[in-house]
Amino acid sequence: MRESDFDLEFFNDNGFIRQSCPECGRAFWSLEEWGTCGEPPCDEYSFIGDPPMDSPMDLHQTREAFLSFFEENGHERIARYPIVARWRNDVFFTQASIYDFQPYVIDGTIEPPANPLTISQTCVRFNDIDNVGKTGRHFTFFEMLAHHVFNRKDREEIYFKSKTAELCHRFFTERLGTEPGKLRYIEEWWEGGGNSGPCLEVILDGVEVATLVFMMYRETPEGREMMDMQVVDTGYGLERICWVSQGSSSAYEAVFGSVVEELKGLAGIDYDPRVMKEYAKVAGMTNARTAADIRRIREDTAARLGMSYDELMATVGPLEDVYVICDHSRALAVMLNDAVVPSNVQEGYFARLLVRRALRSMRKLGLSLRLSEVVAKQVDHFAEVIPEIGGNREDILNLVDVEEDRYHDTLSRGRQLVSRLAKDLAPGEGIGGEKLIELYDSHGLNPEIVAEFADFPVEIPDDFYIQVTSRHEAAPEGTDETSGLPSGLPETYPIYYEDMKESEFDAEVVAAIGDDVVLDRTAFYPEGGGQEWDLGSIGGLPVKQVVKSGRTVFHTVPGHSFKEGDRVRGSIDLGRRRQLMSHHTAAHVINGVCQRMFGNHIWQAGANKGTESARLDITHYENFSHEQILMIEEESNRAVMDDIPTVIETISRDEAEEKYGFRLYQGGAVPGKMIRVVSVPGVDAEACGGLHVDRTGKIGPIRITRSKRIQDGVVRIEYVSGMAAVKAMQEDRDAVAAISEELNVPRRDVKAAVVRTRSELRSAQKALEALKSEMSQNASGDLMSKAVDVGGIKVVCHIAEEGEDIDEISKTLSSQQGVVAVVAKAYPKPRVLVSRSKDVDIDCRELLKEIMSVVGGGGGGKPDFAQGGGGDPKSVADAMNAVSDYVGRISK
RNA sequence: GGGCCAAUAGAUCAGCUCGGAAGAUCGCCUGCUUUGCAAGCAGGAGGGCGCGGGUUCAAAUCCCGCUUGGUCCA
Repeated sequence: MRESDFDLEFFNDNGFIRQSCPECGRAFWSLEEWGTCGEPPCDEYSFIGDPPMDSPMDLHQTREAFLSFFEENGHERIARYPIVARWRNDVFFTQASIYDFQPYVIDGTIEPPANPLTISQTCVRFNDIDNVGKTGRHFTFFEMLAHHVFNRKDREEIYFKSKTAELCHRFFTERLGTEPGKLRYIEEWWEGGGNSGPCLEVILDGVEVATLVFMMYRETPEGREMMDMQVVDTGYGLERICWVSQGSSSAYEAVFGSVVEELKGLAGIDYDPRVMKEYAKVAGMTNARTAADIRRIREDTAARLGMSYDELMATVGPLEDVYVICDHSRALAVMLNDAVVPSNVQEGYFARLLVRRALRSMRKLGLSLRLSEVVAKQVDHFAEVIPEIGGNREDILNLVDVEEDRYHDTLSRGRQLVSRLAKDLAPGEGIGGEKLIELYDSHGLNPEIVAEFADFPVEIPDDFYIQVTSRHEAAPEGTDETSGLPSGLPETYPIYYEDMKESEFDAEVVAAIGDDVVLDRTAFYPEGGGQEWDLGSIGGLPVKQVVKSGRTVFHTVPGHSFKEGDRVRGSIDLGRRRQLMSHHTAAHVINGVCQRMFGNHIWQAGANKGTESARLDITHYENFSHEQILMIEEESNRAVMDDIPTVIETISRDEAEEKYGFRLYQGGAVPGKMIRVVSVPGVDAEACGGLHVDRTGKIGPIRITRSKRIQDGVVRIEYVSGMAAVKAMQEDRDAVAAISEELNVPRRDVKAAVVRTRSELRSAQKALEALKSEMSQNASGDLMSKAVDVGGIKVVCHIAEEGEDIDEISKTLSSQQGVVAVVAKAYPKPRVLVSRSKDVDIDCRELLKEIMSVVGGGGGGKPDFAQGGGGDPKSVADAMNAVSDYVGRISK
């Protein structure tokens, strides 16, 4: 960072003074002379109760003031991007407006939708979630107001640092009526996502209202390089500005206005706004990171107000819960609208986290509402700025209800778990650290809930959550797999996009690497979009595999001897192609049908289309019932019978997004400026590189073979279509025919016959068991008559034949009086059971040990029953002959 | 994507530390008692211990892999 980075014309020409903060040492610019930089902890909030703007604005007014100001100043207003960053695969959520343009706009691949532009981007961030509700200014969901400029090296500069600062300054002073001298611009350096550049933090009355970033450099291992694109990346906090304009005691009061009031009413909270005002000031000074930080904020606030810590918490605690509920319900409304399905993995987990935290706060307040009722208020509040959210209302609220029910299930499981814990505790004994961490980490029960459920002492360590975090430290990174295919080869012209029914083609070999052949043009569809590659032959040799790397197609032709420049004839297996196309178009149809049937949260999570069968994974909160599967099947086949012509067009990314929205990216991020869009009008439209039939009628019959929940929040639909569906139907028919023939019953009675046969089998097995048991009884009767008397003990020895149940015999013998029974079998492996009546005082283990010392092998057991085995089968008889002697010896 | 916990009768769970003939409670069935109900008494049925390997004479129990569910973290 150099001083010259901030030597802006706008500052110099307008009398700004460069000053240095004695507290933090940072340089800043302002029209007025200030002692310090103005940002906490060097200064504290001074706008509370004394807003530095013309008039208080609500959230919508603030947003509109910003966007219209920048529109009037030559910027085009563009619509927000979804909160789930599906056009990127490196992050889950949109965390800043610049995310919308990474990576393809920033790297110059595609044009920005407008330039310069202004936007209010919905964002979520979870790193400060613990501060939400407590600091007065942290949110999980927020809107970032921004104006962006993308200056390309090869074009005239639109504007950069000086004009950015000027526009910012004019927005606050001209549009909002802020006194010019109040604004301070702190010099800072910004780094993120491999880029960097100078930035200005804009401070007003103690709060950072905007950051103006000038993205200019790329950080590489070799050092810092100038980028080809110089980007104005600004971020104005919508909630912050709204708050400052109202001068209310916390940002939550300003942002959530009516919802806060309603919840306060329902929870019966009555409080002194003075408390929250001081609290916000102190909180603003501290960067709360741990429970201890939060505690310090509270202690300082209490001291300032001359109240005790407990008194303060009695006032502030319930309010904090109200704020948490407001924040989380708002974040949920937008996340669920943008098709996040709550689950235990990936982006879904964050939705679950919000639901559970919100419910915990509602529980603390004793609110008897359902969370969906609060979310409904947020949906309604956003209806005027997020056009589609009204239409998704029902879907959103349903997802919240499902998730709330899940949490109640977790709690009731937890309640049982905790009460079972009590069994192992001594009276007065409690649980602490380790056990609490396990309950939280493995069972989702936070210590407060455990304490509530427990009727024994629960000791919660101060650093509880730190201990939990330390359990999750440092998992090794997975290795990136590289394709291993050479790059830099010429593009292959795709004949398959031109004419999908062309099976024969002539081409020239442009490269031959090992078994791989690259042609100048090909009709072979390479693997892509979950669709398997085409098979066929090149120059009469079979093609094993076809893959694409960049824009080059590699054909694996084992044993070929082609050279660069050879003319070859290629031929593809059109039957296979046809089946793959049927499965692929069917996937789009099923996906579209499910979206319409179950709601906007249905999204493709993966797909695979082979020749035998295909599957489509979609986001949904529970597995489908049999009835639902029938419905999906019927609707999908209806779309087939409607024989809708499919439309395939290659259009610019901006136009495609404009026309079809972000639903396009069902298959994930798609690179490039031009996008191939496959649409089945009225059913589905997706960015897709696959091959499709030209009318839905050509898909043929669609059969859903089964559905399966493959992970929380994702359901796999397995299906077949076209000839594969016909084959599957034939197989089913044959299977039923085979069963009906085997059981000799007509088709319609097959099920009843199977049920009957099974139950007959079962009772036959039972009868057999009873019979065996009876035989054992009889056998033991015979054996008793042959018992040898040793010192008053009846000793019974028996070597069982094949088919005799030695366990049963042994048990029967020793259930009589004064008996020691040794029952053995020799083959295939020796096994010896020694048992005795309760009234005999002999240790069976000792007797067994004697026997096994002859047989070899080992054994053990309890005094009244011991068993062993192994050793030499031939010696069993010898050992058994000596049993009486052993008994005589032991019983002495 | 990673960590942790769990899977035993129709349901809820014990048993696993330390390997040795599978248990409790509720529910179910039969009979008795009661005007009837709730209940009480007596008896009974119900289990491939998630799946697959391994160790062992012997595995619900120990080891490895998988499946399913739960949960925390990114």
